[in-house]
Amino acid sequence: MAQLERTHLAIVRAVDQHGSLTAAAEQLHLTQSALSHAIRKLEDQLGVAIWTREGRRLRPTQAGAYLLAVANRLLPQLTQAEERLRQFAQGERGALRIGIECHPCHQWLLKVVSPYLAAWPDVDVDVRQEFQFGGIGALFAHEIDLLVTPDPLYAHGLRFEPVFDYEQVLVVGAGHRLRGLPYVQPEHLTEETLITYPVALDRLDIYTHFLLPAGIRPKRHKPIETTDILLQMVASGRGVAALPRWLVDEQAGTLDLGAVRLGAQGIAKQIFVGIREREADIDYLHAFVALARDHGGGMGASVNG
Amino acid sequence: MAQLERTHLAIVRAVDQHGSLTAAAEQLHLTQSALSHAIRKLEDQLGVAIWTREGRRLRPTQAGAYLLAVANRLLPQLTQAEERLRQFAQGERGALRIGIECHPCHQWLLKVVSPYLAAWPDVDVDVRQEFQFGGIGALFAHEIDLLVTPDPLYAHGLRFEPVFDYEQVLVVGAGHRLRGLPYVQPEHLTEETLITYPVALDRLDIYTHFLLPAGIRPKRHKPIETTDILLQMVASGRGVAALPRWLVDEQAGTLDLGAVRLGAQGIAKQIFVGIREREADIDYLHAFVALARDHGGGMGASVNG
DNA sequence: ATCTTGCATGAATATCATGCATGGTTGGAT
DNA sequence: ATCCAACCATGCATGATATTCATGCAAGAT
Repeated sequence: MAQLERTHLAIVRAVDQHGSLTAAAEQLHLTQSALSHAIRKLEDQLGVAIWTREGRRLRPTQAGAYLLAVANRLLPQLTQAEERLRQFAQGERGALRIGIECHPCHQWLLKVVSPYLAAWPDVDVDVRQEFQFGGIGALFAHEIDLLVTPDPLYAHGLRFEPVFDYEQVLVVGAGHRLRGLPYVQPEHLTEETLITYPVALDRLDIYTHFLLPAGIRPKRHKPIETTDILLQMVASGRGVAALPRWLVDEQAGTLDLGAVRLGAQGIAKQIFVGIREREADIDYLHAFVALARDHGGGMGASVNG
Repeated sequence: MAQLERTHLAIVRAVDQHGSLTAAAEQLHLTQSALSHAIRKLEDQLGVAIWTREGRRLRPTQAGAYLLAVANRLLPQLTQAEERLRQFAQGERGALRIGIECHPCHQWLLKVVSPYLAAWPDVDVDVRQEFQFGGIGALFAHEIDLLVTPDPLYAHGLRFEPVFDYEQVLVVGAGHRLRGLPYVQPEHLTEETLITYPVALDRLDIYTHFLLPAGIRPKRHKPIETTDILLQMVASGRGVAALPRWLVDEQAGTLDLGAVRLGAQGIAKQIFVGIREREADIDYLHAFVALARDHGGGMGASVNG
């Protein structure tokens, strides 16, 4: 039962580099005798000579030359593997699979990921949106490592943290009749076309928190996939939409849009990031949460502020 | 001082394959405890968890998944390396670098190499013809492993063996005036065109053993590279040449050639193969010499026979 | 010749991996 | 609910084995 061990590869390479067992031994912090014994044993087990002893010189046999080639090929891979593992250890390296469950989350995420990528170049960031058993399920099933969601669920083993407060407002175009009002009532929308992302109604805050409680429906409801187009349509007066206020503010220079509070109290929203509790102290995960919190603080707007 | 050893790779892979430490231990002919200790130590040294212990299940961490990938990549290479080394050991595998120093050697070699390749598929055969310090030097310098030569040199550490006897004869074309003579004298060639390989005169037997001792030179001397063309020219009466008799015999069906003995005694030649003495019992080398000997015996022609 | 350098080897030793015994936890079966 | 079986972790003992030490031998170098 021959076993080609890492030591053997190291010895062969060191001897090749330094020309002698003695010199090689020094590099490996061993004695010449140790190397001699080690190779001797390997030779016995494999039944093949690694070197021919010519006087006091070691000449590699064909087998030895082959073994050297193997060593030069494999040893770097082993050391690199160790290096990477150590990076995993310190949380310098890893794969951060982020799951998002809402469209505003996506918009916000874009702003956070960019500085994160710069700060953690060895972390592979991956963003996913579709989950068979929902975001929480994906977190439990290790499909993702971090969940961005407006609906935290304080389950055992998970840890959620709010990272971003914002107000969901009604967005209207230039010269819209509702623009400039202190706030709108549900009734104001009975004659409007409401543009939303194409998701179930119960996942749209304007329905769950505003329209449905009042038993009101807009005149028309139009789903649009992308935020850009959605904003364009609102700006051109084709309809109104419910979006985070900061998203509207960002477009101030580009599009002529107005933001109107939804109801007297407004709709206050929070985005949370959730992670598995046991992974809370992984550096690159922790760093993301911290970065997210900082970023959120700067943009967040209190409804009552 | 972390050391990623072969065992660790084996353990990680076995656990992945069998799902549990216990099952993996069985495959590796070790106890569950041994694996647990081994991985534990690696984890401590690297500072990274390979698996997370969830209940009685081991779930690979990202580091563990990476390590598994490394194991799946490297372990086969290690076992294959062992396999190859064992082949070297039994002499099943190797590189046989053959050196040749003479044109007849080359012709003869072609006949031997072909069956050899079939018998030793794992041996790389390489034929070389140019040597800075001559064939013997190349053998000493390990440039080649086997030398085919008509001029053996019984130096210390080398072993030569005759493998092929032949007679060097004068080859003449159809209807040539010398054809049918029992033998030719040097004087017969004073009016002939002598065709030879393009090498120094002192490496041509017809000069060293026949013409020069008699102080005779042919009318013309024409060098030709390849045996095929050379024979064509002789057959068409453009000149005469000195070649092994068996080479002429081989062409009997194709070309109309005649062979005439050079001098009353003829020129007897021998081809030898030489190897380094210490490598005499390497299977694939030994086999070549044996095969060469058998092949030579069948074709050899005694000058006096 | 003599000295130096380098490898091999046998015996002594130190190290380290392995096994044993055991306890804790979990998930499933009764 | 309870028990059982499966599985992993761990402290300790021990045996295997890698390493060293001391030495001899051979071959270049001076």
